[in-house]
Amino acid sequence: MNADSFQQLDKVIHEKNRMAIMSLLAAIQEMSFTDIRETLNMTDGNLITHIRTLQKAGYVSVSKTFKEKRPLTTCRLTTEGSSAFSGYVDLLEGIVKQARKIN
Amino acid sequence: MNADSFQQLDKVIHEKNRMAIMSLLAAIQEMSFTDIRETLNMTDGNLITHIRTLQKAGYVSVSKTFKEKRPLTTCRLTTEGSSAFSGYVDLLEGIVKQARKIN
DNA sequence: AAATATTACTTTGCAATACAAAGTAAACCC
DNA sequence: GGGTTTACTTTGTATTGCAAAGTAATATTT
Repeated sequence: MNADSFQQLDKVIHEKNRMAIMSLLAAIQEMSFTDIRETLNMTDGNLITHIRTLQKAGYVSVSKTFKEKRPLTTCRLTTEGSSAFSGYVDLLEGIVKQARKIN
Repeated sequence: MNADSFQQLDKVIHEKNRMAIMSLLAAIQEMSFTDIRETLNMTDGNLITHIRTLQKAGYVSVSKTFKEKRPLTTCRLTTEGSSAFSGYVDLLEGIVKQARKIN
């Protein structure tokens, strides 16, 4: 077992809600603030803080526009976010495989 | 993508250090406090708090004995901890597979 | 044998974070 | 034009991850 692979897990991605956000955005390119909130059943305040964390890490870009005269905040993965996520998933896969070897 | 599977991830296990501890104990039945500390390069204070969290959750049992006149704290997974861990790994596997489907 | 160091933890204090409740601002409805 | 809804943002708080300092027993050095 490689103990170091756990420490290598990206702290920004390794949080349930942010993992979910990253997975969503990896799957569908871009998504609005409200759609993410509905899809993941998150509160507004919680979501915005996670989005900002991902933004600060450079993993998600946020654009603010208007749709039918209402504000529309759209999120998408950056190139960096995309590769960080796939690196994270690689590590997870290794951890799962390791765990499967046992019993 | 199933958004709910992220929320289902066991909060107690879903922390890097505790994931590592659980993986270790799943692999080798039992391990001493100091061996876990060395293997995972953790500080004493950090390790004890994580062990206690796992203990409170009922996932790890701790026994205190003496070896060569020195205290020896030994940790092992409980049955509950073992099944919680495998449930957690199942979820992770699903998440990884999902992420792999994309690109 | 007194002083110092080491081992094996435990306790304490702090900084960071997750979260929801309350707040804001614009648009829509009656 | 007062109240409601939508789409966020700000603020307050409780929790948690972490290391530094503390404790207590044994071992070593002088």
